[in-house]
Amino acid sequence: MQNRLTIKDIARLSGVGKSTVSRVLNNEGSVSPQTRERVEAVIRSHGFTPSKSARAMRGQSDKVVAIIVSRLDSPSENQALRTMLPLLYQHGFDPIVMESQFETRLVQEHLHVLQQRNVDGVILFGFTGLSAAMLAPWQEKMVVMARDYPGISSVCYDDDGAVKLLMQRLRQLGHAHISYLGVQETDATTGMRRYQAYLDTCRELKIPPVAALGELSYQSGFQLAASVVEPHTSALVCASDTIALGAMKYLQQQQPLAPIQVCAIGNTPLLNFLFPETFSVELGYGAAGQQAAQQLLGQLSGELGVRQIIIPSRLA
Amino acid sequence: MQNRLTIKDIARLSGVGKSTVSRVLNNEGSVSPQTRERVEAVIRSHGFTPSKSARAMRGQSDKVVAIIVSRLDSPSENQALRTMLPLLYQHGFDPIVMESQFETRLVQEHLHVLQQRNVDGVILFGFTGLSAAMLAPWQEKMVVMARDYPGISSVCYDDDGAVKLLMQRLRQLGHAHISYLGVQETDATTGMRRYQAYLDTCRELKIPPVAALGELSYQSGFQLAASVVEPHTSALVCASDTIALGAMKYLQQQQPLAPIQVCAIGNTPLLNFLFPETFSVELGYGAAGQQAAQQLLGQLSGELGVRQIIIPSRLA
DNA sequence: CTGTTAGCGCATTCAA
DNA sequence: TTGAATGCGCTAACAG
Repeated sequence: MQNRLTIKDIARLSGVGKSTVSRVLNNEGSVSPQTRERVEAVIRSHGFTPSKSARAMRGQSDKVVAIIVSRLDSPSENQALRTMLPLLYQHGFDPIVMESQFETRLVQEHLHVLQQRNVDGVILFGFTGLSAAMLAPWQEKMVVMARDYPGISSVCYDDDGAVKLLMQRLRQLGHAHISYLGVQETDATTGMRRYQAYLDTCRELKIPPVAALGELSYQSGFQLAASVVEPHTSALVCASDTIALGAMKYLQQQQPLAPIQVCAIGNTPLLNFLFPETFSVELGYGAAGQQAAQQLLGQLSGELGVRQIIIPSRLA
Repeated sequence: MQNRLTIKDIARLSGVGKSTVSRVLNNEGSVSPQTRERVEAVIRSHGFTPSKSARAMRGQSDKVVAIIVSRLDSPSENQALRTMLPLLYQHGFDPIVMESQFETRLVQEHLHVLQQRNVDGVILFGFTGLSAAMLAPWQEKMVVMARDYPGISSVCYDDDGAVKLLMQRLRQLGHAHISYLGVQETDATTGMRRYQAYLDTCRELKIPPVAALGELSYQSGFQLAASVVEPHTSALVCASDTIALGAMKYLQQQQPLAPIQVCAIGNTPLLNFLFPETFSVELGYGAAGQQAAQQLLGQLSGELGVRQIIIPSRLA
């Protein structure tokens, strides 16, 4: 901490020049095996690590990436985040986490600060309302999750596929009247896309659509459940497990119990625990986090180009 | 990003020397009001921000603090984390988040890396099994959450108070047979302390103790509930809301429904939503996060000494 | 293959 | 109150 060694010390201790030490540190080719070995020994024995800030200053890069989540306590973003962190560390980047709280203004503020800070890259968890314009300056140094913008890399979930997976499974189980509990179309993915996928699949499978759109909360699921349960409704697709939780509460307190098969997108273990008779599809948050981190790392090292990635959904 | 201005540029642009700009940046006294004003104007108009890494290198401090949570998806730690982050940013520190996954080995590895990295401070979410020895080197630069160690600052929850609050409330409501569903005593706080507080309060209130200890999961709550519900049991205290969720599931599926008042420590909104008839005490995660961040900042700036802080519990 | 030299952007002497 | 000079730890360009 206080008496940290520098490459100068290592150089002296191993009887070589500073630059040779630097070369060893950066795995550059032009060092004879013997000297390399000798220097590495000294480095190891003293537990030397080069000063990050000095390297950063020299290299025009702070080796810092920011991750802007909407809310830290969102289980999905949380899970994606957990997989990114280790990957970023492994590559020598310090990941710093910020919250946008679904507010465009906060994203803007954060991006502004980050630009000043000269961070190398940003992983942004997108939400409805972000404008392409404010992201444009980041082009090659940004990966957006759950939304796509022209010219910027993204990692998206397969909302359509998820809904279809659920519907097909229900169909297999013999259900012919499948209702839908979703989110308002002002939300582009969880709202619009999933709803559209529901409508499309209904058409395909010749199922009369019965749906209600509200918010992404148990309360909303609870309140709207009544409006989509019709006499012959036998199954219910929920846009999220949160909504499903609310719907289940409603169904459970109905007397007599309506024998309705509920399923949802998302994989909160809790839903499965409280109501084992439900099932769900997993959007692949972990995989998404990994993809996002790898994509950003690739772009920052100049190996990868801008790309739109879609994570396949699968039955949990 | 690429053509970043430096204090040199600002100096030239405002017709002063580099060191004057530096003084203005650091709010040092010896600068005439006029020059200060002039320099500040230039800085603002160009949106200049000093390079963090250069400052870090010069100042022997990277301005980085690490936060080692056990699991990012723990709602309690999550909430504490959310309040710390902004505070740390405000003071110019980059917070980097790591997970220990309740593994001593991982904590050790992280601390090792962090020491090499020369981070300024660490906030560590403690758990049973950490040895005082491995934390000792950090002394003044660490704050531990939920556990205390001699010579190291800590922010702890009031486990005793929480249990007492619940028991007293139950007593007020007229309950005389109050059971307890907890966690094994191998866990020092959630396990042992809360259980002890239960026993102590039972003695105080002349209540015959009936308890079972398991794990911190809904499954455990569900399985153990049966063993603490006796014929005249009228209330149940749960060591966590997770356990309570499991217990409620058990109680709910009992026929006839046992009219048992359940309460818990923790404030998952979900418990309250699904089972409004329960109540709980809030350990103050947000407040804890704030205290921890402030304490660490204080210590790092040399203003505060090592201190043990306890966050008061309160009925939610 | 290796050592020497020259900065990166800033804070901190030391003179003026 | 100010500016010029020095060096933090490192990498890159240049010599040898």
